[in-house]
Amino acid sequence: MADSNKSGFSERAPQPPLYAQVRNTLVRRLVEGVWAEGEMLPSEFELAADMGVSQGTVRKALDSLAADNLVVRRQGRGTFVAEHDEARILFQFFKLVGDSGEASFPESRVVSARSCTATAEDVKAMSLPQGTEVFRIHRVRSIGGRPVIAERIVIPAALFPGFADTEAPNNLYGLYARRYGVTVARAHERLKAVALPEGEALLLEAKVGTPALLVDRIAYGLDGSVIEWRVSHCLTDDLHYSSDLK
Amino acid sequence: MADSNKSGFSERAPQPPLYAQVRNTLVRRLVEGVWAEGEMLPSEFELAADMGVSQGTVRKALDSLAADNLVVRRQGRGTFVAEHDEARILFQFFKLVGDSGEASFPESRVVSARSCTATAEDVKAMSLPQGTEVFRIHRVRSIGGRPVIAERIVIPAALFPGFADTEAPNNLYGLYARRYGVTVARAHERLKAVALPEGEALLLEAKVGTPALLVDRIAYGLDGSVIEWRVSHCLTDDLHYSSDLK
DNA sequence: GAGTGGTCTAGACCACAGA
DNA sequence: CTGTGGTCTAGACCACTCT
Repeated sequence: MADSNKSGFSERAPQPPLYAQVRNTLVRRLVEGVWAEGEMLPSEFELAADMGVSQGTVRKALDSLAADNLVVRRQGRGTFVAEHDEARILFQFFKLVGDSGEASFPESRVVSARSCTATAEDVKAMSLPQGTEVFRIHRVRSIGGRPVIAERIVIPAALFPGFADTEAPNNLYGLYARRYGVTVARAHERLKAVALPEGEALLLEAKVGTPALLVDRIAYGLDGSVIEWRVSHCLTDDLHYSSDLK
Repeated sequence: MADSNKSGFSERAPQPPLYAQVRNTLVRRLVEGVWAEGEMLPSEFELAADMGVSQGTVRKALDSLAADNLVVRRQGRGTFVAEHDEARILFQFFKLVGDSGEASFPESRVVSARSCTATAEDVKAMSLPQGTEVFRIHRVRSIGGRPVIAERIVIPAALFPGFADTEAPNNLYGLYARRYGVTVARAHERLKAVALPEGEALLLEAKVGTPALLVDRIAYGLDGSVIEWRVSHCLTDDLHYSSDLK
């Protein structure tokens, strides 16, 4: 964050504003795991002194991190690394809610989980190098005892060493974060209406061809790398996907 | 924006921060149409002097308005009232994009448009008083000549006097804003996969029962009032609904 | 009471747009 | 050249939390 654009004559690359550089520095430290999940960051003044900028500039950087849900600020307490608890995941990444209004985290049952080589499809969807090792998980999620979501999940094995030996929990993103230091920061979903294919029909105890909501999600890490590919088929009789536009 | 919490003894209602009050004042002026769409607002210093606060406080309010797409800030030019042109609507409120990636605004054909009394369904969905007059528009939207979206739109007649005589354009929200001073600020959508009903099947030249994406949207104005209810059935063979989570 | 983030102010300088 | 928003700083005071 020291000096910068002095030079002698014309220079290109006007460089990003200070607060953006501070933000990037902080993101880098978050990625490196300098602070654990839920841990308090140094105060604004400490960070400012540390990086040789004013407290106001650090504040702007922290505000932007808070806006992206990477940290949580609590007045009178401090600034904390965001936690991937169920409540947060539910709010941030789980957009299927009951028609009556209330959201409920569905229970999960793993159908299969195995390690294998990425298919051509995986490579394309996740922008992986050919021949990458991946884990592939199939599971069924139920709400109120009724199976309504069939998920097919693919994750790069390199990011999750020994994942096969793990008992997959309900909240996968929490596991990614706590056990592997891999933080899902954002995701992109593509939705379609499709006829339920045979495999999913079996899992969901529904008829082949039933209209189902297909949710195709790519999840990205703090540094923008692809962490997970997840394709879900959902029966939306008593559910809907909730989306806010503004 | 003057004095406030002096009192003599204990008072409740800690009142919102100054910048929020400034924001509200500005929103109110926007609703009242003090500045036309696309018009430049007074400079930060003028507004600050006007309201008796510092320029930094006005800035924070304007930044928040810009974050909500209510104004557009252009360095060296000024701050302008957001325009509801096709590009903005496309980006902000139209989430259906071609599978190949490119978004394209579909052409529209109005099937019917008539004035009538709100049904029980309308009343419930839009929180209207019983017996409210509404306009009901049905239209079909096509991409590349192929009909893919059947829309059923309901708007309160009170907000749109003489709407029936109007030729409904492709970009309805632009018309709402320009002709009636009604600005759609945000919307909430509920998505489901359903079997295509008979009426929509006819309009979309598809078989009854084909899986279709049902999009149920409520659009809200600057002041939070309900402006429109729109239910769309979409054929998602070559389209998908794009959603960003973070 | 001490330490934290939240608000508000004031002023300096920069980058950009337009006359 | 002037006026605009964008960045950065510095300091004051408030509200909240915990000890």
